[in-house]
Amino acid sequence: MFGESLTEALPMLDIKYLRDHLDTVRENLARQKSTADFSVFSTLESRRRELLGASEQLKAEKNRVSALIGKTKDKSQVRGEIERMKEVSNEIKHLDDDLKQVEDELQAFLLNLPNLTEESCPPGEGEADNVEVRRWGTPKSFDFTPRPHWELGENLGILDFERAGKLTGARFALYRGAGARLERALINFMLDLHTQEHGYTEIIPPFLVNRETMTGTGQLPKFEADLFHTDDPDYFLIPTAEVPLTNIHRGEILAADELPRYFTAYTPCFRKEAGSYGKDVRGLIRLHQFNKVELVKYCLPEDSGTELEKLLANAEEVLKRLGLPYRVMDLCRGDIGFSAARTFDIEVWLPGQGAYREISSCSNCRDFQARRANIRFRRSPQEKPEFVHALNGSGLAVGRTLVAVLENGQQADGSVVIPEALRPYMNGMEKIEKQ
RNA sequence: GGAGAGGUGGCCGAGAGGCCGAAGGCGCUCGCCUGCUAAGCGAGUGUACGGGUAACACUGUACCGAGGGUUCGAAUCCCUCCCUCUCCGCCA
Repeated sequence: MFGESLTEALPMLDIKYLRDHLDTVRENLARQKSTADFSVFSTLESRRRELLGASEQLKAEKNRVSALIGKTKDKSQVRGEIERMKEVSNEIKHLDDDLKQVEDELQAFLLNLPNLTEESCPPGEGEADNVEVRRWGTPKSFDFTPRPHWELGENLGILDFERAGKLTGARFALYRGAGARLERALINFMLDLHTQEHGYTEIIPPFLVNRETMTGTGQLPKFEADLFHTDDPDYFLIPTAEVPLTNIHRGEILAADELPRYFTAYTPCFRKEAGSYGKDVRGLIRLHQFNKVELVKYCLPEDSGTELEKLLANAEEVLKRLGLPYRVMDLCRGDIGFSAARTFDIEVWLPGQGAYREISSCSNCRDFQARRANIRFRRSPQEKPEFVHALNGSGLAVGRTLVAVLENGQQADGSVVIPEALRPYMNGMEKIEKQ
């Protein structure tokens, strides 16, 4: 229905902007981990313009002469023109073939460039350079050694990694009884909060999406290896609900009064976690399939900064209500993801690990995804369309929240006290005990 | 999965090789008119990329589901794919 082909998709960075501000872009990207070679870009771009100009000139000629031929009743008078146009058509074909090749290369280059990061981002190369902006809550002190959630969960009979491994393989989990109920309670609690108090519209999107959708948010073409894929048809399992939610209005032009739009969705998420061998091999922290409640916004360009703060606050509210201590990290340039211009992570306190661990990532992608997915708006009916700004954040990763509930609520006897906010969703249950 | 019918502008809907970026209607925008948020009248009304301008004007190219082909010339003909609808089968 909105069937734009992949090659027509707009580049992630404005090609004109790139042409005119090559040094700014190069400098910005150099501060991240990008190794893009901009000399190819300049070569390809000037070649493209050359070919395009030549082709369009010939097409103008062809259109003009063909119209003339059409008006001439006696075709014998235009024999020569017809013959000449055969050659012109041929030339056009060759030019267009070359042009197509150049454009494909240019497109591939552009689609593999990450977003520019905001000037206000902390400098740095990786996780160690992220800046803590605030803490909430005080980690509880235990008069016993707090256990990791996998121990608690297995002892309580609510988590079963062994059998999940039998059913599928490593990095899958099976929840049982109160464990399954707790996961479901968390999902409902989060969705109710965001829809009833934070103004989000709940969505249940497809969990399988096509290539265009994956390209729109930036997973493709660069990160195909991280995605689960189906061969027939050519679909991908979503690694986050951000993908379908942000693509909802792909190829559309919205009215300004439709903005901002807030979407939330619970979905399972599927990730190959390639290259993470040996990391977080136990428990629920890093799985091939996990549950997440996602928050996505479209807004006016001038509002995306404050919208990010609000979105972050919406995610933090979940932890506040559950009484789980956390801190907020301002990600440095080198640690920010491919599509984001600015990112704040929320890290929850996990007593079993004695560390803060990521439970949410909230990003402002500005017009990067809107450009790739061609999502625009019009300020008024007579004005030109502009790209929206798109934001996303976890609100929250459900499995990791369950980990935090277990580890923070654990008692000396191995039972777990359920946070009060969750009890209405647990049929009043106050404590999980061995089943 | 089998059989058939279709996909045209924001929407409805004509067009069946050249005069078609595309009739007509609806909607929308601007103006007029009418002493009551109705009706009427007139004009305008897609997107992208390029040239041009102080800015308009103007102008070139492309786009009638997508991709390829035939032709001097394709919304119109041919091929492939996608999607929608109807009937049958199957199923939650």
